[in-house]
Amino acid sequence: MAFGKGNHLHLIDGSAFIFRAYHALPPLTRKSDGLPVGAVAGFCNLLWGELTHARKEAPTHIAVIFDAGSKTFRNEIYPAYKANRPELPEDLRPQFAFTRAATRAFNVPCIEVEGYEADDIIATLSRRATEAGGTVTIISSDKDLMQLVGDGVDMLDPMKNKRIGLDEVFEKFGVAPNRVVDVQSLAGDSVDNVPGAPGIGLKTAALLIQEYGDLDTLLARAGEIKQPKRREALVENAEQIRISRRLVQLEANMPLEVALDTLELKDPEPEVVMGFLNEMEFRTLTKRVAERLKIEAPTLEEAKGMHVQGAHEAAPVAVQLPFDHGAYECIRDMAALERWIARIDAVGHVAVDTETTSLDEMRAELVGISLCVDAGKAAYIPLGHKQGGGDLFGSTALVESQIELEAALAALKPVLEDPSVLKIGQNMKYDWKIFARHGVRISPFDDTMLMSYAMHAGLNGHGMDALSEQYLGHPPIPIKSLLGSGKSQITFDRVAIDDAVKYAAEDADVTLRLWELFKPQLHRAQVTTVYETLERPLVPVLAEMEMAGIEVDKAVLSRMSNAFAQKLAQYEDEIQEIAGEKFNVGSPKQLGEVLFDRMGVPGGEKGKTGAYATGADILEDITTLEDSQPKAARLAAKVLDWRQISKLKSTYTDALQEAINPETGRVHTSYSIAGANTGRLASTDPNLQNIPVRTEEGRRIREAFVAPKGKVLVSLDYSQIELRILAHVADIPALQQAFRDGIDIHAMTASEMFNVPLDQMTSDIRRKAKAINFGVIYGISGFGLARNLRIPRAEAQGFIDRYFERFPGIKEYMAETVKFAQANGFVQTLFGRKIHTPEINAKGPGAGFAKRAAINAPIQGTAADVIRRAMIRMPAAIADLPARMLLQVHDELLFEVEAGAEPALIAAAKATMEGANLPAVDLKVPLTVEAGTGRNWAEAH
DNA sequence: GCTCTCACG
DNA sequence: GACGTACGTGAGAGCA
Repeated sequence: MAFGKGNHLHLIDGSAFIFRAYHALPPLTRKSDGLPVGAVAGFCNLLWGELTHARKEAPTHIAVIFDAGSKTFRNEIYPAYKANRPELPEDLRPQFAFTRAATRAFNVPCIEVEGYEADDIIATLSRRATEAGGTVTIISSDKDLMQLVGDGVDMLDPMKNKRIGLDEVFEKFGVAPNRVVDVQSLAGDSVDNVPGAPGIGLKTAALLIQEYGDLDTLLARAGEIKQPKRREALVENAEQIRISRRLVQLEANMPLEVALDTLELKDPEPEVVMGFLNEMEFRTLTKRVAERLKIEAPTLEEAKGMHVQGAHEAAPVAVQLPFDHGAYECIRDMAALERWIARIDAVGHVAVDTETTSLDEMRAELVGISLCVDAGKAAYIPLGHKQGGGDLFGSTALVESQIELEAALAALKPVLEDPSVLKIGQNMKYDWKIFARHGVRISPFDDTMLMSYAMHAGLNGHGMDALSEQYLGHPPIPIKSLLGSGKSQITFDRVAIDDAVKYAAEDADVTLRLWELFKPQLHRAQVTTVYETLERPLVPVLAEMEMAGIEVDKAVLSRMSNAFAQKLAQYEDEIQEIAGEKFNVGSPKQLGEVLFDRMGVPGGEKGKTGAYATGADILEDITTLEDSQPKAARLAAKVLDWRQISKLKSTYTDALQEAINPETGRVHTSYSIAGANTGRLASTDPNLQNIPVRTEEGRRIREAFVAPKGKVLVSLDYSQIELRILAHVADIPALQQAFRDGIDIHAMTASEMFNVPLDQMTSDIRRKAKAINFGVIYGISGFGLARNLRIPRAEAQGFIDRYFERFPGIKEYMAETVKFAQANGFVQTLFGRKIHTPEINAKGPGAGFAKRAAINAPIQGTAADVIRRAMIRMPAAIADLPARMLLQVHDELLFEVEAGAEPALIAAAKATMEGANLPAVDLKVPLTVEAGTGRNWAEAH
């Protein structure tokens, strides 16, 4: 059938896929011979994703388009075109041929034409397809293709899974797609070496085209332009601009002997695609494709016809079985449970997962346990399922034929605590706590979430659904499908047991399969030590801290809430009085309209949603307008006060009261180990790492965090740990010496930079130096420092230049770190933790973010590693003391200790913290810890 | 569910 | 000279 109406053609920009794959992945090589295959692997994954992605408009036709070589007809027009492209990485070039082979192996047509760019082919095919009455989606984010959008053609950014239509093109270029070429011709392109008009950027080009309609008109009337610079740029470079147009205009009429109907979407031939994937030795993808095609994956050995070396290799390589929910067992009696326990003992490992009534482990009730020993064979033990249905009062009757909870736990306890049986979990801290509340302490264990985190921090999330989808190609049953959502949501104990079996057993099955996949990868990624010393041992430590919780005095919070409520009401009256109208003070949108539209404050800036920005810094600027805008200045000041109190009330004094556990009378946070990419912990439900401290009023909230009677709180915090680490990694002798001498580091920096002797230091100079010291840790920029210090940008840049002059090692460190990230796709802490930086080689503003993050990550991450090591050693260090560790706030540990024992605790904990880097890493600066004690957190800190 | 704002290190 | 800018988090409120 001929291509025509109703047909939808996907054109994949193959070259972009290759580069994206190359930069996003670590440099993988084929195991048998070391051939670099990282980009091929990534390419195959992306292509497979495109072929299987469940999108609304599935294509009927598809092709992957490549560049044939570097020379095209454009080089004859302009020899310098694309001449400043960096050399291809050595390990990428040999992979090109394989990406073509991969495309064909997936049974997708693969098109390239000598002398033309992939973009021209895409333009030509798009034109033919739309002329034939069909529609086209171009899978690419390349701005050079945006000129093709419209009239049945759109684009899809595969990275962000975002459609690029008329609106997005307009957003990018400021003109409609049919004028994009005009804008590009004027603005030029430094990446492709398109000259354009000197001094004209995208913004100006868009303005000019908007005003004159199109490029020819603009060039003809260039003499009328008012701004002399622009006028000259256009008049004097008219020819260069016309050449630029020929470079950026895609050739939609090139000779191309491809009939559209030959691009029809076809299933891959199983033998062909399996043969290719096996040859490449892509195990995971082989399994995923096999599962999808409903065939058995051949083993690596069979496919390669390799010599079988021994009995172990002769066994099939973990053939990915399809997920079969019907095959899961429901364990209803002790005899069945005993059979499972015997099997676990024999194998030596088991994946375990618990089902409960709540995500809050301290309130959750155990409903069931799932187990998996072999992939595909999993079981669920229902223990606490209750009768569902129409009982208005919530029936508490247990469903029949469930093993009694205590009996099941008693039977499982020996296995779960058996040192020779490895328990495998996904986010084991959760299950660990559930079991601990029933007197079972799981040990030893592995955690697939933490394995993923150790290997891939910065690349993807580490939740089970994401991991299963990504690595097993299998989306697990969504919990929502069992529990519903919103008001009608039920708890797991009301789920029908038949449904629960499928869901719960699948979780254990997925976890086991992930573990089988990750275990060997951990070693290859060289993060086994990180996983075994920084991630896994933290689980029981954090679990104990979370279960301990911290006592919070509800009465104190309640009193504060009431006082705040009164203040807020008063502020609201005053604010509306000044404004002369009633409005919602808590609505930034309404506030912006009041200030900038009705009161006429100049300089309001609207964000992308069209609302005025009204952040604290902007309101503070308005408060200084006492002369020109006295009313607005008063209003802004009041709103700032209102905001502060409102924040304290809603986020802290109100929410914390709710967070007090009625059974323990304490607040139990939850730490996510794999939340922050740098290795930091994150505290949630509630977040106890952002309790106010910077303002006097806020700090009083800490008075509600108290020690029980007869005990006191002790806070120990690392002094300037990130700056010390910077001094070490960037190797700055002057800073190292200052830390060894124990002098004020910010004052010392100021003295060096501004040539002021230490004894004549002013607080203002010191403040500036402090801002610069922190700025360096964050990947400083003149703009950022200027904004932070509220000084002119040139002055800020001057400070930075002087800083780099005095401490040249810092600049070198920053450059080297960025270079390392660009070459490797990740950066590392002193303890070997890897933080991936997939955006580091992107073009556009994303790269700027990625660079600063890359500079910061080793510093922040090393500090995080240090305190993790201290925490892991802490239970042993204070085992003999009547004390326990309660909270961690990045560089601070908070303890509860019996009154009188605080000197002993401080001595032990301080020594543990100050020596936490040893023996793994010897620092050229000392780590020092400061201690405080008190009845509440405000006093102790 | 997204955006804005703001609390912490 | 264009671009957009400090790093890392979590939570509550408004709004569509």
